Amino acid sequence: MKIENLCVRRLIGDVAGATTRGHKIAVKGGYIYQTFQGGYTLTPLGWSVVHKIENIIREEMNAIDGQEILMPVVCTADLWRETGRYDAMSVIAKFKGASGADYLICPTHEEVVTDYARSVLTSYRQLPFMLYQIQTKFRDELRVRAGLIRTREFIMKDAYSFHETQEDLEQYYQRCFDAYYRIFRRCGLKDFTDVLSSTGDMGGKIAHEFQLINEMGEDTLYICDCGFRANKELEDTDSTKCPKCGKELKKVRGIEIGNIFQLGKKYTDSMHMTYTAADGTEQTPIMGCYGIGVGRTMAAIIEESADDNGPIWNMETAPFAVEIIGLIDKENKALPIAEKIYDELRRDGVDVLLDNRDARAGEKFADADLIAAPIRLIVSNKNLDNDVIEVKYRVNDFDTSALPNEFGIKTCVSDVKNTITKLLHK
RNA sequence: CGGGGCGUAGCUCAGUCUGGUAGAGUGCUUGCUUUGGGAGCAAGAUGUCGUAGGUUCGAAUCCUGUCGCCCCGACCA
Repeated sequence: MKIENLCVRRLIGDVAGATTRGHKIAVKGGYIYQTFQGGYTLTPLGWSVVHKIENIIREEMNAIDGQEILMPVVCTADLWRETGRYDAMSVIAKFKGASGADYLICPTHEEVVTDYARSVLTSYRQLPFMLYQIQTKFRDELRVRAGLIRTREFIMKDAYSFHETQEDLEQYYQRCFDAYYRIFRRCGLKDFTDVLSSTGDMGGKIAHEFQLINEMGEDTLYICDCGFRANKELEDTDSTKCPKCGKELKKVRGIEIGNIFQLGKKYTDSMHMTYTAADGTEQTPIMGCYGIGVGRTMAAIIEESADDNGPIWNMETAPFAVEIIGLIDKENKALPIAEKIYDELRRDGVDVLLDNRDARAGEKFADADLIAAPIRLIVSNKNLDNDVIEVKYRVNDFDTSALPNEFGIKTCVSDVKNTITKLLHK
């Protein structure tokens, strides 16, 4: 992609209406565009990051035997009346179809997935299994906040597992728990943790949230040295003492990026999902569900990892792996070489952005900081005289001190590819 | 849904109190100079002042309705 053709508007100066650092940067860098209150368009840049986060999630969900599906965004009310949530859940957006049918935009998919799973399940031999999707949800929240931190429409990875026994659910719950740590680490998040949480509208007994510890967060967390960690929602007492060890609890703010629930039989019971067990009796499976806010995860990354000039991605999440900046010179030496390296990298399938604009260096550097490709190649007259391409790194959570700060002109393409590999395997 | 605030050029805003027919900065276009952290000079384009109605000789400005957006609260991933 050439930067002039990248359909993204970056802003200079203040962003009206944005209050948190992450929100300002996301708008200033042109990652998100507000279409309406609580609804954002993900720009080519923002969508690229989201897509990369989604792929990390896919890999880790598949690694714990998840099976990806796609369910409808909209649903008729009948399924939701089976569980009683059509009338019980406050955030559901409802509408009437042309025929007068009651529809809703799904705020979550327990009913829909259970309907599918019950159509498949007949025998205990099929258990356990986990189904997941990455899809848009809509919750008609009373209030939105801070860009992608709290929206009405949002992309969520939602996963649902079905089990014969509570022990099997607990074992799988732990696998998913561990997968979440891998996902968030790969996304470049650093200061995150799990906390006990309330089960809210989902039901069930045990639930954990994954929270990025951050001042901008909406949630208050209680944390104790003994390992006890809980959302204030759950442990909402006047006491500031740890219920486990009695010591004083620490209070921090968090951004909720994921949550997992041991649902039990709330949905499988009310929706009459059954199978024949080994002993020939009819049984109801036990269910778990596992969510990640995908857009919110992007927002959380920016909130945590950014400097005054823009976001700092890692190689797994950056919208471009490489940005090539060609600097203007009188003899027009640098630009053609920048373009040539660009063509070669592109031919090799590298995610690369070229900035050969007729613009000053400062403007190009400032834009590069906002786009934040981990590898920045600077092609200039000055460097070409030494037969080198200058390299700058902008990487979250990676010590680049051992990496070269220049590549040879002849070896540039393979040097770039080697460096990408290094940045991916830290 | 309660409380507060705001809608004027692509963006950030002034002008509204005290009515007289549209501004600044920045961005954009063209030319020349410049070119390693958002350059300089010159010329140029850009608005039904959110919207509907009312008052008035005359409304961005006053009045009423309505829509949208921001912040705080309650609700929630």
